[in-house]
This record gives sequence, structure tokens and C-alpha cells, in this order.
Amino acid sequence: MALSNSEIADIFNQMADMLEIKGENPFKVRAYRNAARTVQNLGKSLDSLMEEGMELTKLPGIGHDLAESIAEIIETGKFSKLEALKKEMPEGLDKLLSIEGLGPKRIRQLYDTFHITSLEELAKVAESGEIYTLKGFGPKLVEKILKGVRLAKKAGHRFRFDVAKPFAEELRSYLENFEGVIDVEVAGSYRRKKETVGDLDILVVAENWERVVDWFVAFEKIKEVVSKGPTRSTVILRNDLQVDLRSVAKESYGSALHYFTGSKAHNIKIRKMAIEKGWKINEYGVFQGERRIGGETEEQIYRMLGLRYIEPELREDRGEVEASLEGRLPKLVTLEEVRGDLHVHSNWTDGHASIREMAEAAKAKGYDYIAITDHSRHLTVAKGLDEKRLREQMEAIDKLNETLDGITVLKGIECDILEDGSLDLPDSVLNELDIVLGAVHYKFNLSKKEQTRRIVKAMQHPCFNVLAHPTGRIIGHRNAYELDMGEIFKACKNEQVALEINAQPERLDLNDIYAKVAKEEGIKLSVATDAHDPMSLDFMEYGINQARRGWLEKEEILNTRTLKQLKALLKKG
DNA sequence: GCCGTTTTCGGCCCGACTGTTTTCAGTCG
Repeated sequence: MALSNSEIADIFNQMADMLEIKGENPFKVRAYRNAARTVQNLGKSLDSLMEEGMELTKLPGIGHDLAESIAEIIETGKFSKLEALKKEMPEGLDKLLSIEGLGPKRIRQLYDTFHITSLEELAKVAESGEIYTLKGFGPKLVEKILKGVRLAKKAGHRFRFDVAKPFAEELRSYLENFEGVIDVEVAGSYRRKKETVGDLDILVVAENWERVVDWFVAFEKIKEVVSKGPTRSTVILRNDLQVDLRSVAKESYGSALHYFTGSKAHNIKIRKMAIEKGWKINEYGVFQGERRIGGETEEQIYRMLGLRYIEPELREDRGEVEASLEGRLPKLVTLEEVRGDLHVHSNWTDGHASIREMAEAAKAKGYDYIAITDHSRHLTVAKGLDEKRLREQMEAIDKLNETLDGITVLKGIECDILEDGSLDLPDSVLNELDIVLGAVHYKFNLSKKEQTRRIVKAMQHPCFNVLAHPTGRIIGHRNAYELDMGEIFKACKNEQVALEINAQPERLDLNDIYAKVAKEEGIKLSVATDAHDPMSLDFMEYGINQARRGWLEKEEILNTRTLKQLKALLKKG
């Protein structure tokens, strides 16, 4: 069985960790990490790329050796170089890297001296005091390590964007309204609208930093003040979200914002371009020798490098710099361009509001249309509709439309894709609907081949319009089901099926990477909320964030169209 | 281990902070 891209990326990351602890050439370590990132960012599985006979060395950061390594991993499921390293050094050492304050050098020291390979052994040596015999280990560090061991289970935890957002925005206005504060921006992955954020990086331009920091650490939702320094202060909020506040000089604002917005890979690329011009970019500005020649705004930095401005959502080193150079950056879709919502539930099944209430809430948002897409009969827990009740609902919608002004309700269904790939309702009724979403709600654990065959077969049904939450993943809870995405994309093209970006913040499915591939393949997308109540129509924002991260433009999204255009697009053939 | 219009060797982003030192290594973002 071929390994997935993320499994291969994990292998390379583990390889990098082990090499680092071994003390290998740091650039070799970096090469493995770069390769892991490249693999993770691919929209197509490596095994299918190999099957197609693609030269893997064409991928950035993959050279002769790594291409062979990938081939070996795909063929055998194992990586002999990693296996060999594990014989030299026990597995588990790389887990210690997650402890704050412990890096490769100190882990090596601990292993060489005490043969420490686990958190338990580490705690023992730290508590007994033996650890102090090592050079460079003082009381503060040891305390930090012990704390890290206790927190190890939580390590690596990231917060969903929607969870972090209220804290970010509350802090933003809390700081903005303090006297002497000139500029506030929440940078980092939050500004890039990533689906999860590790922490919040807030930049502040202020006349009196000391007083701003005092104000900051007095914020009521803070659990712990970690540090309070002359340029930076770190706190932990009650929900364990870490917030870094950074003082920035006015003239450095652009370069600081760029630096702290990231991503790291994007920044490295930009800095390399500066080097080629004989400049240096850091968080304080653009420099020629000692002389500052720019950095007040991000726009200026990009302009100096001969680049068009790159939106934060694109800054992942997924081709945006090249696209910018060549003047082919996408004009990213905006929330304002959305004219309707194509995945909405009502209290006919598991929704909490009537169709009218949903329609009026949508109208209040300025939409022209919504599609009511309740569940089909197989989903009994949600009171799924059988043909009879669906026909009743269709009639009710027709009547409702006669009384509604300024918004149209489309008749739809979120139809279960059964295990054999057939749809959960008869053709006779599906034919009469305005829109048919197909979705998988059970049997998530079929083999890749079976699951792909199941979904492709369903998509071949002539009424099938949109594949809803295509991969089934739930952020932090459930992985995507095994699926050959190449085959799914192919079927989308052949059958004129659109893919959904489900805007539920725990789904955001398709993800950004697949959304970009879908775009490149010429596939249409529907950004839809799957709302079960009027408030959830606001989730559209998260779906649009993901669409923007997937490089999508207005034209590629069904629900930016007028009702007339949309209806034409939904009619196949 | 990758990469290349200064190309097959010799570079590889850049700086701050912390804790430990007494001038700096290690870690982090």
C-alpha cells in the first residue's frame, strides 16, 4: 500500500529530527524539511505522480537522492536511511524536541550522558538533580524542561481560526483604543487566514511602549504573563492560546509586518531575492550595506523587488512569488462577491430554523438566493427526507417563493452517497430539483480504491451537481477518508461536477491545497456554509478565507454568479 | 541534500532572547 503525502512528509521530518540530533550538517537537515514541506503542499499524491511517470526532481527541493528516496518509500513503505539511523540512535529522541528549551544539542547531551530516550527518563534525571552536571543546564532551564514535560501532551496544539478570532479581534480593539497607540495588526498565520493558528503575533506601533505593555498584560483573559521585555511581551490566555506583542518602529512597520506575517518559506524566498540585488531584508527594513533603503510598507518592499503585492493568504511559497513576477497573480474572491449559499439546512431535517427564517436571514446578508439542501432518508438520525417528504418540501418552497421578495429559494438535497455509489433517492425526484449535493456520511473507512470508486460512481449520476465536504475531514478530530483525489478531479471534469468548500470552521473541506489544484484543473467550486441555523450563514467568511488561500477568483465560484447564470451552470449537458 | 545565466563547488535567511556564562551556545520564530 502506497503511503500518503503526509505520511511521506512525516518520514522526512522525522529524518530531519534524527539527523539534527545526530549533529549532521544543518543544511542537510534543512533539505529534508524543505522536501517534507514540498510533499505536504502537493495537491496530487506522489504515488499517482510516479505512476504518471513524472520526474520528481522537477519538484522544488527534490533532487536526485530525495527522488530515489521517495520511490523507495512508495515501493516498500519504508525508508532505509531512517531505519539505519534508528539503529544508531533509538526512536523517541525526536519526541523530546517538542519540549520547549530542548533542541538537538541538548538532547544529544542528555542521550550521551544519561541515555535518555523518553519523557519519563528526562523527568527523573531533572528531578534528581543529576541533570545539573551537564554544562549549560542551570535551574531556570531545568524548571522550563520540567514544565515542558508536564505540557508535552498539549504540545503542538493549534487553535482553529474561528476559536482564535474572537480573542484576536478583542485584543486588537483593546490595544487600538489605548492612547498613544498608532497602529495595531495581528500578523502570523492569523493574518494569512490559515485554518488553524499556533499563536497570535500582534504588532504595535506606539509612542510609549512601556505603558502599552502594562495595558496589554492587564487584559482580563490572560492566565499567565510569560515575559515582559523592551521589544516583546508574551502572555498565555485562559484557553492556553499564546499571544506575543511586539513593539515596532514606524519606519520598520512594513518589514516587520511582512516578517511576522510569514510564512517562513515565503519570507526566505523574498530575502533571497533581496540578496540577489545586493540588499538585505530583516524585520527592520530593507538595507543596502548599513543604509536603510526601504521597509515602511509591505507594498514598497514588494515593489522594490519588482513584484506585485502578494496578499497574505497566498504567502506560503506555493508559486505566488513566481506568479507575482510574471504578473499572473489571481484576483482573489471577496466575501462581498458572494451572492448566495448553496448548502443550507432547515428544520425539515436537523436544522433549527424554518426555510423562511433561513431565507430571510440570507436576504438580510444581501444574498440573491439560497439552496435548501436537507438530508436524504439514509441519514435517519437527522430525520432525512424520503421522496414523499422531499416532494412536500419542494411544494412548500414553491409556495414560499411566491411570498418572498428579493430572494429566491432553490430546491435541493444533500443526498447520501450509499456504499455502492448509488444515490439515496430515486432519479424521478432528483430530476426535479434545482441542485443536488452528494455527500458521504457513513462508511468512512473503505479502502482508497473502494471509496474512490464509490464517489466517482455517484458523481456519474446525471443529476449530481456538487460533491459536498469532499474529503470528510474534521480539523483535529478526523482525517480525510482514503481517496484518490486525482480520480475525483478527473471525474469532476468529465461529469461537470463542482467541488464544495464547506465553510464550517471545523471542516473547511476542500482544504486550500486541493482548492488550488481544482482551480488549475478548471473545476468549479461552491463555497457554502452547511448552515443549520441563521447565524451559521456567517461561516461564509471562513469558506472564503479558504478559497482565497486556494488562489480562487470570483469566476471559479458558483455562488458568485447571478441566479440566472447559476441555473444555467447547474443544468448539465 | 539541494541548487546553478558568477553552475559541478560552495554556498544555503536572519535576528532576538534566554540562561548561562564572563563572551556565547542553543533555541526559537
